[in-house]
Amino acid sequence: MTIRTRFAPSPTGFVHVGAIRTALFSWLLAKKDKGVFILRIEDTDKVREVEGSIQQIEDSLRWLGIDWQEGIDVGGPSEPYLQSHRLDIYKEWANKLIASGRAYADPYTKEQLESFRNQAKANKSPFMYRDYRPESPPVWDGSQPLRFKSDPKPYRWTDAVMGELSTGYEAIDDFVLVKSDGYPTYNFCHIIDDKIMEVTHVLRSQEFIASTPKFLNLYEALQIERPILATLPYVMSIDGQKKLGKRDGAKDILEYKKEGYLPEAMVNFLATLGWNDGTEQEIFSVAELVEKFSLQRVQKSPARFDEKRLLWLNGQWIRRLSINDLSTRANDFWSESAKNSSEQLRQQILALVQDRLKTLSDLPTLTSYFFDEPTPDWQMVENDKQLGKLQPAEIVELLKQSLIALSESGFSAEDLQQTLNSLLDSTSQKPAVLFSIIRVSVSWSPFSPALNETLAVLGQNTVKARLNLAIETGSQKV
RNA sequence: GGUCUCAUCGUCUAACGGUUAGGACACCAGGUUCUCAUCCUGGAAAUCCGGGUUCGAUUCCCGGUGAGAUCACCA
Repeated sequence: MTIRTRFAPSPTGFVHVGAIRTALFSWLLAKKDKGVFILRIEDTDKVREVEGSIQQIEDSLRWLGIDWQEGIDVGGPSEPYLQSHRLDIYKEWANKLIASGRAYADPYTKEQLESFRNQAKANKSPFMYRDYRPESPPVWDGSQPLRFKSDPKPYRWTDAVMGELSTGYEAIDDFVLVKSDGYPTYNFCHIIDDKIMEVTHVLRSQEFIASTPKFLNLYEALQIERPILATLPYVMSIDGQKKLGKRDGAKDILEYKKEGYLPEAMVNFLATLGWNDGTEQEIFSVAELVEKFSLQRVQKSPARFDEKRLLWLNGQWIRRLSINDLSTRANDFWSESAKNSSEQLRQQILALVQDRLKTLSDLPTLTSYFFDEPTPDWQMVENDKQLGKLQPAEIVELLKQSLIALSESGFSAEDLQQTLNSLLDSTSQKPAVLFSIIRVSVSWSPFSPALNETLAVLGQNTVKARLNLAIETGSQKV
């Protein structure tokens, strides 16, 4: 039997990076086995539902290349994949539990429940609903919550990641199966759906360990064989010691797309957050991950979301792109004037700045002077360690000589390097001085790619015009 | 408070019970005709504490400590 996994988010807002990692691991596990990855939407909490979430979930997964073979949108043998459309199924299973005496209507009001809780609190003992289990509950008419009649006992089970886990009977209580609004709870319906959808491996984050005994108890009552359980360690917040959650800085995964991160980098990063293949390899393609992933090598301890590492990986992946590919991906990030320029020019520039990009959104600031005329700022010259020592007159003289030499240059990158080298000879200047002054004069930017290549892409006319402007404004300083 | 989980450089991590405890990010220094970046070289940096078991413990066991999670008509 092949592996079948699922990602089952609730549509309560954007998908954050921690949740996506769970999806990614589930997907990798299924892909490795040429199995099936299911996307199911758990929309049983109508109060918290946020409109547009489902679209956002799909967009997030698609951006990373995580595809689903069954689920919303694509359908499949266990349709529908939206839990709110499966209420009849849950009701059927609920009735089975009632018939077998394992579920009963909760007769208490919320106020009564609250007072039970306070009582327990006053006694400094944990609140257990089962301590207040009604002796002769009313017939369930759907208006009361339906509760599970639990059979508390200690459990010991094997988790594919954490190994042997155990809990005492305190972990099991009479939890709600169906809410008074008619919707089932997660605790109940995920078990039914996983069974019907023949899910073989359930991967979820560590916070579910505490409720696993409840599930085990329910599996028994329903006579459902449980799938393999795998608990993933938390993704911790960037700065703190908390599990990463929306409240403390977990970002929408699509935020990273907007910020110019590559999906390859994000997948690489998330996959190696709590997993490694045991070698010293750091960069993994999706294909390699699919091939190498295994639950046995998933870490038990939580991992912090280190954005610096993500940034480094992004740079690594940007450098691995062909210029054509990079160009396609960069489309949304160019400045307006860059967008109006030719594709050819943009590609030439990309070739120069590829090594300098950490994210695609660095593009506009890194390349502005190629597309827009920069404003001379002599403060830059004065603040420069080398140039600051020179008199304005000397600088203007150097610029004039440079203008003459460059006017006669062939303007290929190679020609320009020769021109610049002979200019070093004729002016008896160090590169630190001569190259700096030319670079600043044509870019008015704190940094740029290699001078000869920058000049070549700018073109002879632009270079001459900018040098002239620099000479003009520089002369006023003399 | 009850229950549960985890513990190697600042961070992510590697190490059949035998290693000078390895790699990567970040940081620092040097190199690559100017800057920024890439790339290369080098540097500093860790086994939470205490007991066992063992010839030998980062590794196995126990106890602390620390951190985190969970105790909903949320998922």
